[in-house]
Amino acid sequence: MSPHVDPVVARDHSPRQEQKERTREALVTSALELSQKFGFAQISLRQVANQAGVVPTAFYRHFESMESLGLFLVEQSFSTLRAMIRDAQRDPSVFDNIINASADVLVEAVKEHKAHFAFVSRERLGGTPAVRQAIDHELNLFGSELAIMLGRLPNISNWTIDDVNMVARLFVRNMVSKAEEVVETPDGRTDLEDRIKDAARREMRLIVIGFRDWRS
Amino acid sequence: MSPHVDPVVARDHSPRQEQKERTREALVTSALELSQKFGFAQISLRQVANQAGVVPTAFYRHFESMESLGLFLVEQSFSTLRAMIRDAQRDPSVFDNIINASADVLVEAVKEHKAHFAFVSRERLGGTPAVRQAIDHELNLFGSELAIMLGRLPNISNWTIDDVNMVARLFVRNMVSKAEEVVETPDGRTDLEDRIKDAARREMRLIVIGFRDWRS
DNA sequence: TCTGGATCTACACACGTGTTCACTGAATTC
DNA sequence: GAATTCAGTGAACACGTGTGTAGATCCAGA
Repeated sequence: MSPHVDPVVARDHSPRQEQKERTREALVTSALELSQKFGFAQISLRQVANQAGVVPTAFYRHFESMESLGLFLVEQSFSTLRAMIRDAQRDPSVFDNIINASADVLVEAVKEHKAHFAFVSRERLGGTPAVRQAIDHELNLFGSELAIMLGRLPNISNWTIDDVNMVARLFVRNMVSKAEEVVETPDGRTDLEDRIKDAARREMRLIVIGFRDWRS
Repeated sequence: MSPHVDPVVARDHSPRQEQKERTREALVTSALELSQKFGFAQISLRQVANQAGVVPTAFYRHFESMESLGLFLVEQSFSTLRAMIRDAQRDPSVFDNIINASADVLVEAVKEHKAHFAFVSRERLGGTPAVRQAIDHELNLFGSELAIMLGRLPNISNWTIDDVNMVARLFVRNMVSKAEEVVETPDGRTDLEDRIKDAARREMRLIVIGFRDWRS
């Protein structure tokens, strides 16, 4: 049963693969850092390679082009977001007070993966067409997942699908907007972060309260 | 009283000034068109000059650099927005139903100045630092003006300043978001525009209704 | 009608870019 | 231990870039 195992997968702890993985990560990290300063669309393959301590041509051993690096960054960014929502679904306290919890979760997640969120919020509209489209796709996916999650809540389980979807979209937009704000706050200003959390909570309450009234 | 008049201002209909103004406008238009395709931060001085039918070095007769062109575009974009809000304030029907009116006004304004709004929404986060800062400043200004306008409405004249400012900020963010959506809809799809208008109205009602409940 | 100054042109330079190619040397396989 | 694989190297290329300088063209005011 062993000779048919893919060697790349089977031996991904060999020194060779480890080294490769390390420089690949260096490229990704460098790209994120440079993106934060100048925006991904303005940085060059050579800049990324230099910052990663590698010659430009070595870049091609890991990514076909800058565009494919950009798409990888999109995927990586949203995979952390998906993990976040998956964890939140497991936590029973989230169901008790989804608004307070999601504000906390969001702000903490953004702080922890600041570079990724900065990348997404910046390239969502400012990036190259391929990257923008990828982000748009992921955001729609996230909205759908959120809608399913919301639909399971007892107090809105009798809403129409359209209503749930609209609330989900409003929440996603709110989260995008708040994530942008958190990204732009300097590190260590927990006071500002708390204020953003408060605003997020109030606005989400606004949305659900308004919706309740709207439907009546 | 005549010899001391600034000749540039006094003779701005001379053939010389007319020609200059024409090529300047060509540069601005070209920059907007190219921005819409690739984003302002990715386009070059030479591309703009070529599209305007002018040699690259002639660019410097009109703008010091691409950055100053960018700042000019920001200013120009927001001047149309300011004109919009000024007109709206004069119209008495706006006070009767500010929500319906502002949704219409916004969508129409975006449609009419699509290139400018596309520029702003794209460069707000994706652009160079100088351009981003300029846009941020203008948006804050717009929020303040809107807060003043809202504060004059009879039914919220007894709100606290903080509350009015928060609603104004929510409205601005909503408008930015809706403007982004309108910019991304293809021309002629009035059905989609109407849907955006509806969503904008509903969300603004959401905000004010939620706020009323929130304060009680 | 002439002259000064402006708008614009033509050419040139140094530089950073993406991508190619043959290569090296260490890890991996046989 | 020999052969092979392959991440990373370094030189080279064609190209687009911002900007400097010198000169052409043409309108303005005397």
